[in-house]
Amino acid sequence: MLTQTMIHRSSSRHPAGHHAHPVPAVNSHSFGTSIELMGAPMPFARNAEIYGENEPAEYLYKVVSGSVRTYKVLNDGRRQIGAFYLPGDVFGLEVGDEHTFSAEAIVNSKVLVIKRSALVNLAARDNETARKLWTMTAGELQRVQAHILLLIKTAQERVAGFLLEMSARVPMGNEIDLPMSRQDIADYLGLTIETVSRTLTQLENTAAIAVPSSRRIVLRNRAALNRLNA
Amino acid sequence: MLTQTMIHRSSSRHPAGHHAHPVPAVNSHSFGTSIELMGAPMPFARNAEIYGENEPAEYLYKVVSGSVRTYKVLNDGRRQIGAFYLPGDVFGLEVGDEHTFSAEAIVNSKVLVIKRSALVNLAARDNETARKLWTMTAGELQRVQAHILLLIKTAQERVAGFLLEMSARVPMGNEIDLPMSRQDIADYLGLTIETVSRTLTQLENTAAIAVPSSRRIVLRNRAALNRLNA
DNA sequence: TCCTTCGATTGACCTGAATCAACGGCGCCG
DNA sequence: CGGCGCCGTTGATTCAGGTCAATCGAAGGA
Repeated sequence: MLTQTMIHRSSSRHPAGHHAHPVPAVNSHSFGTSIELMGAPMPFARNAEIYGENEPAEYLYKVVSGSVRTYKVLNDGRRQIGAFYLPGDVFGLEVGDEHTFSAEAIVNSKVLVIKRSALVNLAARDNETARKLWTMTAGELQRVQAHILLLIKTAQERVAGFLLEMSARVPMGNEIDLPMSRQDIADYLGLTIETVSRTLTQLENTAAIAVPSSRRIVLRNRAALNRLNA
Repeated sequence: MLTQTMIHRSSSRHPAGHHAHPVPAVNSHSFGTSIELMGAPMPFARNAEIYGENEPAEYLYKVVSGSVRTYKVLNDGRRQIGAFYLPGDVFGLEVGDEHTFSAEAIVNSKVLVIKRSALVNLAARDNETARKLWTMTAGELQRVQAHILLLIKTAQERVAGFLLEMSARVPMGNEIDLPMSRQDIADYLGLTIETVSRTLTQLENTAAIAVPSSRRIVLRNRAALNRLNA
């Protein structure tokens, strides 16, 4: 059926080799306040794998700059993108001990790498941290539930919903600078690149958006987009 | 696009009026061991609403007998079922203070009603409980992620996946007794009743399943179904 | 500067699932 | 026992989005 991306594994695994203990032990009294202080920022090149599905979930991650996609590849090659993560977002947090998705940098990115065991141990003592972990997982849950609602809609509705979601996450008014390709968007929305492209031109023709360059999108008529967002 | 269920609100709200404090205070030293001991079992009639979207999430729930569906209705009437809950399953657990879905009994059911505040307070002291809450939310997350993977597939794959999922959750060998209607299945899978029905007869014709009566399904060839499950 | 490459767009056509519609089976109630 | 309503199935037709294919345009390399 859907072609979507048929294996596009140009990325080398572990380009920075962070599985060889990348976290240079932070001063331990920064614990308990903000988890951001617990990790080391680490660069990942465009399309570099950050972790793979089914690998042990030793670390969790926070985007400092750039952006990240998580995805699964079905055994016939179809790819489903689970989420996009933008600066400030945390990803890779698991309760079980394996990652359920793979993660790659979409563009050259800096990512904070945080040792999970440290956090989980801390949570056992500090219920502030415990609650934070729970809240983060619950936040993920809500995003995935919203994603499901997108996937039952028409192409127009999905694309409109996607644009509104992205715009809400980047507090830059009506202008969105998309880090991801059409293929990424298609695999996120369960559509093909062609349909995404066509839908964008449709929206452009109805003056709902403008597309000055392929990665830059201007929301001209939010009301119209919201109407589509049902 | 999809018709799906266009508002079918035959259920009366709060048939048992449990919002008027249904939990008859359990002996407090049962806390800390199993949360099951914290609530009162309460009957809900077929199609009765257990809670509504956006209502305050005062309680969480555990199915004792029967089964439950959670769902959202889009403003054009399309319904998306988020999950089915069978005996033993916990539902309605929120971190925020409102329910994000509505919940109804699919058939006459008994449901344990547990006060959320009690549990959350307990979690603040007992990190065993805290971890349990986190784990339950993470379990939900995994189920929803699996649900997403279903929604990007073909009709055959969705139905096969659904049958395998149900069969895994009811440890009754190859025979499944579905509590829900074709409409429920359709709204869960993002298909129409007609397509669900047709797909089932297709699977029957290829000897993958048997359908002795409309709510009872026998898995004749799991290998074939798994192949479809991609 | 030209050539190559890769992502994006556009067009023509096809197909899987939705839509519209009729009918069948079964349980419930009078 | 008969009629009615609900649920499910089946058939005919339509259409949104997928597939296949050609072209375009911007970015990098020689």
